[in-house]
Amino acid sequence: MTTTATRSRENTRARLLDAASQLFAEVGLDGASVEAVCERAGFTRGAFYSNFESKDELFLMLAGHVAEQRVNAVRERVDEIAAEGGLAEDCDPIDLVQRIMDAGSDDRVGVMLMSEIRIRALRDGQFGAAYLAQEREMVASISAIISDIVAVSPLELRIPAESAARMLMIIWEGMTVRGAMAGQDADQLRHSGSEELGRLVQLLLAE
Amino acid sequence: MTTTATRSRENTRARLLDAASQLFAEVGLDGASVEAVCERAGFTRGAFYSNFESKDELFLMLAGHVAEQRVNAVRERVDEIAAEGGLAEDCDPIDLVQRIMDAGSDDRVGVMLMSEIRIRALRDGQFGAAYLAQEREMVASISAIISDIVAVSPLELRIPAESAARMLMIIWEGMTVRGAMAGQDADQLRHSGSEELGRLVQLLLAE
DNA sequence: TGTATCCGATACATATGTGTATCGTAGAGG
DNA sequence: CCTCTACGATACACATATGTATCGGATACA
Repeated sequence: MTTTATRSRENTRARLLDAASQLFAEVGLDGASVEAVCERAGFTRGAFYSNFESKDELFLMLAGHVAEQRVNAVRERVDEIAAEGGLAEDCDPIDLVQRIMDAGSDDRVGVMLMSEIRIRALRDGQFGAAYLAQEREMVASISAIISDIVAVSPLELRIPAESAARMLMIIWEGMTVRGAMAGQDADQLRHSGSEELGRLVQLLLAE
Repeated sequence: MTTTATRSRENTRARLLDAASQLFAEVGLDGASVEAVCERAGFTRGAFYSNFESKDELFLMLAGHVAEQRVNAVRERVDEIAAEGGLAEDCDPIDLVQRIMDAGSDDRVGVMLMSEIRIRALRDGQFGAAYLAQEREMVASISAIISDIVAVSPLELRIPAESAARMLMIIWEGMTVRGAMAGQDADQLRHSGSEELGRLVQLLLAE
């Protein structure tokens, strides 16, 4: 298998995965036929079955990629903030939290895709366990940076850091989902998510 | 149309709706065939199409019932608490909040059905608007009782009541969804939901 | 008891989706 | 320049779902 052939193959897979992520977000896993995925990617089903075993296999790969990407994005953002000395005593915790949550790149399609992934995690025990494991990693990262922030700050956490991280994540998720329902675009989603998030941060910290 | 005929017809509809709610929760709207719904209800598709126009129509009815029931349950619980004088100065706000949130009867199937309804609301603008409208009613009810509690209490709300109500609802939802993913039963769901909820209530109130 | 009516069962037509088997062709390698 | 391989297209077999049209029987009522 030559380099260009490989590259072409990888390109095909990437295009199929991308088309699938859009369609799964829009109409769900069941609602998106293999045919429709291929059509959007500019292929026929021959390409699909020569690259994936089934729609389920593709979905699992996609979910894995998305989860990995989200966890990494949060971790990177956390490291980035730590590196650039964002943890100064005078930093704005609300701003920091928003920057971290925003790492997930939650545009409209992203919110819908995550919702589809979550409902699948709800229906399939094994997949659900994997989802929760990934999420625990994310919570751990967020929790760690919260602890760091609080350590150098005159402020104090009023509940355990892990609990705070979970709350922030869930509130962010809930607000972006509702924003997407109301037809908001990416910027509006960020805004409505941030607003409630700011209030929560305010609650979490005590003098 | 005689009384018994009507009763029988209503019974059939109820059984179909009940079977549908289970199946929609377990495998989603798309994953549940009309045939499967009828089989679980003990009918054939003849009964279905003689009672409903299509699967979508049934789903809309079901979602309407569920939404109405939830809003009413919360309202009733709120009234009940108010009537039995639960709003004494020495009441435990954490306990009150838990009793209200618990009104939604969130067992495993209920959590999954609500998730299915939400994802549908996410994909269909009109349905989404209806969902958000119902939710606003619920938030208003919760918000009202929160205000009442705070009014007679020495404690004070640290953020607007409506915002607090929204947060409580979203955290409850997020925790029960994750509990259901982990395979928890109804009692465990209540427990894990309550735990984080208690912490949030604690945050919301200031001396 | 006869009859009309309504509801649920059955049968049918049609559509859509999946997966496999086969084919054609572009490009790598000798 | 020829051949061989691999990838994507095409064609086919099969399964499953929807919706409609028709049928049969139970029940209310005269």
